[in-house]
Amino acid sequence: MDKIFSRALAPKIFVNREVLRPDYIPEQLPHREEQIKSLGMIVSVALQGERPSNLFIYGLTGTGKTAVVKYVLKRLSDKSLEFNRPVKWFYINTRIDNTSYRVFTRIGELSGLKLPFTGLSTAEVYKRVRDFLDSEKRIYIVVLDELDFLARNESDEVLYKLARINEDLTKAKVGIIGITNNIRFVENLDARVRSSLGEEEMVFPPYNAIQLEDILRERAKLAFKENSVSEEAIKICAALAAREHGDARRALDLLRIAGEIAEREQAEKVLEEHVYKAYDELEKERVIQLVSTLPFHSRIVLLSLLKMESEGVNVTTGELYMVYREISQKLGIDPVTQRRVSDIISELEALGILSARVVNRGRYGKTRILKITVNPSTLIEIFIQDPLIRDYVERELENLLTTELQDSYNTQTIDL
DNA sequence: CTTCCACCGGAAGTACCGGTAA
DNA sequence: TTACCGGTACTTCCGGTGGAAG
Repeated sequence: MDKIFSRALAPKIFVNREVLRPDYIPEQLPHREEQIKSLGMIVSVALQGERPSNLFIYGLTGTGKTAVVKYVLKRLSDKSLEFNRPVKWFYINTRIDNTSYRVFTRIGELSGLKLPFTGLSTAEVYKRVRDFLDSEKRIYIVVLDELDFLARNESDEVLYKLARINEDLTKAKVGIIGITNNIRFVENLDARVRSSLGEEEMVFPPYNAIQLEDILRERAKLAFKENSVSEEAIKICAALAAREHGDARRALDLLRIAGEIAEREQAEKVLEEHVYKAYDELEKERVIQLVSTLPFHSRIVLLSLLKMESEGVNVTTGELYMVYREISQKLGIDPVTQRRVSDIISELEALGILSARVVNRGRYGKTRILKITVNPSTLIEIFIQDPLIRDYVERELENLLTTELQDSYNTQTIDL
């Protein structure tokens, strides 16, 4: 124990792992200069006592939307204090505060208003918050992050009320910034809301591998001891994350986990191998998450494919369906139709669990050739947990339960 | 050039479930 | 408490298709 604890007290690699966490806002945001500038221009009018234009921000996960907004608004409010032109901003994540009631209570809470957490109607909460905000001449900026997590009618209600709140205010003014991952989100928004909130728009493009490298290097300086991350490790983190739509959050996760693995192994340095291990770990988590929420028949389809692959053949839809029926019968379940299985295959493909390549074999028809693209041993682990499937797996797939497959599926090295 | 395989994938409809408004 | 709504999982029916074989 003593050894373990003293090791924890004297970490060999990390200085501060917090800077690799997704909610950390760094002092530098590489490759977002442009967005910072235009957001800065939009909100700067607040310093003159004007309401900034309402704004919608789009961009995939890990493109720095939240970071840029927090970064700019933090500096704005600092500046406003300096010049005694009070600007206050509220950050609200609608994944957590996912009803209009909670959004308004949160605004109240953040502005220092005491509210009973229950017993009031939404309208009453709105009224109290509004009056409280209006008690002073001030500019407020409300940031609503992950808007797509609000239910459709909820988002209409919140945004509509917020958009019109200025009509009821005499002293204060409120500007709104809405952030969403989903470009289509705005399409199915109430038309009135859309027009009043979409005064300005910004799009955050994904990062490419080189930009990700810069971001990682910047953070690695703060997170790790000097010279304890190899250049290759960073490059691979960036390349792996760039491969999936340039998600900086993912790149940072990879680097953090790789660091933790390196630390656990008591290595001197974070190396390529640690990144690959981290990748496998994250990938495994993802697969478990995905497969465990899959509908029952989808799992059986996957199980069928697994069985066939273990027998080593090119699997087509038709053959898969045969095996699927066979397994269903053994398990005593009603099979679904081939049409449905065809859709299930497409769904699994979209989730990245398998690949389906359409081939034309002329006289012998047109079909899809199926391949599992995740580690089969992870799948088996999951299937073993399922009481209905478990027996079957133990009986029919015992050859897969051995370790022979385990290592043959490691991440293929990527070409830098 | 035609045929024809083994599917693909669109359209429309049913059954069921969980959540919400009345 | 109940009627209603929207989403998901699934059917049934069927027209469409690229290219090897004839």
